[in-house]
Amino acid sequence: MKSELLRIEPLLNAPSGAERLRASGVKVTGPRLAILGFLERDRTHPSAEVVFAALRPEHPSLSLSTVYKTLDVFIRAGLCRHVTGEGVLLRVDGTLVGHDHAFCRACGAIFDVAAGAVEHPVPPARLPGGLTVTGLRVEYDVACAACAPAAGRQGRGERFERQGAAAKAAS
Amino acid sequence: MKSELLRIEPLLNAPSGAERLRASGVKVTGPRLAILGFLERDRTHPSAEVVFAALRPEHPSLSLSTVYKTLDVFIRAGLCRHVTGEGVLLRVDGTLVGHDHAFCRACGAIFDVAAGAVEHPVPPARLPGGLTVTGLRVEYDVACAACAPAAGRQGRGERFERQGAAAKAAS
DNA sequence: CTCGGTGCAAAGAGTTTGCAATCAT
DNA sequence: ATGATTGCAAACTCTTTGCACCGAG
Repeated sequence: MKSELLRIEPLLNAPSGAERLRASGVKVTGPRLAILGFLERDRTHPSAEVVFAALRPEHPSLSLSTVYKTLDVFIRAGLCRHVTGEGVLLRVDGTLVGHDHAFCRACGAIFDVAAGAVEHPVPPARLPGGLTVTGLRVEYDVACAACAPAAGRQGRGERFERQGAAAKAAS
Repeated sequence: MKSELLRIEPLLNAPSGAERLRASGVKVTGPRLAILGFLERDRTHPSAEVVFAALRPEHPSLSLSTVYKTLDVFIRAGLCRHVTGEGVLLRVDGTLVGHDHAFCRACGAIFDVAAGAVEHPVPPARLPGGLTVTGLRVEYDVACAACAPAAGRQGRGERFERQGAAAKAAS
């Protein structure tokens, strides 16, 4: 049995990365521990590229394709969630507790919004057209602190900016 | 003045494509009329590629890059809206009246949901973190009629499928 | 020992851009 | 006439895939 292993778990109030992986039926490896650890720290809904860049210094052998593959594994295993950002197909959310997302229209950043900010409507179980409802999401369009000043002269019809706009924040 | 032009407008209860374009301050051209017309007919939130493929037979000279550029112009002009789909960055919604969207997790299809299906919460004007709220969206995760049967044995952790899954519906 | 995971390189899809010819106003 | 728009081709970015090697269980 695994009693020896199990005995040490109660010592930690939060499960270790390895434990979380095992509990999700995912094989424990170096890259996976590194990526999971990063997702536990990073609350900015990073893209695969961002995860890769952040981990590269500590894990020089890590490859971008491993990041993609691993994030896919994590999403399937329920260890993180897929969030579609602006200009990028794969962004992940390491926070599994209920919360909403706010999207800055100008720079594409994604922010967490505490679940209690507004009361979620209760969706009907089915919608017209044969749709079975499995979830309901509330999303906010926002101007973030960095973009709000510049967004003053925005006309109608917001545009979806890609990397370029995000770079603006960095400059 | 444009009085001659204006005089014919009351004859049509719905504005023509050319009128809509002019009213939005957009120059009237063949490709633009074709694309706008298609968006008025198509309620499936097509991608640029889909618009292009649909219009190609009637407009052999149309190019995909013109579709991209034109959709961008339309979005900026407020003639249609940008909806982020699965596996595709640019999908547009030609329906401007208020409605919500339902996303089929399995095949990536996007459906319109009448605005009255649930009551929208009223968002606060600002959210913690210096976010100025400009809008609130309600989105549904659903299993569509075609995917619901197959989705029965879905475990936890939904995966984001790309083109492949959509092809399944066609087969 | 065995199977799954990793890393590399190359392919693929979707989107954007530069430029010359064309068209709307 | 003038500036915007189009279409083509090439460039780019993000993402996926094939395959040989390596490592966890």
